[in-house]
Amino acid sequence: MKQDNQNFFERVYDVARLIPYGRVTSYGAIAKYLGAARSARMVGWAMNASGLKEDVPAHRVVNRIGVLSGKHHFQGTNLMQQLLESEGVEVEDNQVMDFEKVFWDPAAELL
DNA sequence: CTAGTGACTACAT
DNA sequence: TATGTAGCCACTA
Repeated sequence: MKQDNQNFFERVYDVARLIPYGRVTSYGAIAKYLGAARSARMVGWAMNASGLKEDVPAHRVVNRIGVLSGKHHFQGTNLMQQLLESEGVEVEDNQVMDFEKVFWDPAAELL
């Protein structure tokens, strides 16, 4: 079915919306939860498209080491960091502090 | 159809 | 430990 792609994107958005307040997750974690652990790039691609969605907190999605790799894709220069700090997530030098503590794994928390 | 790129990750050197 | 290369899938030229 050609609409599978749409489904994949929708699933990514759904998981992103499920990220609790003050928590962050990684592209790979979402990809793994979706059954496409080796398609973390697709999650990033979906996030790029998520800019069209208001309900998708893409700022809560970072790479596996907690670096705001996608901060450049947000408006302004520190919007992503500002949003995270606004939720109580400490960010320094484009990197999430205490990443292990704020990390939220859908494959582990939701399962 | 081939080649290049990208909000990633894992393995290899 | 740090740097480089490969795999991954979708999109664009």
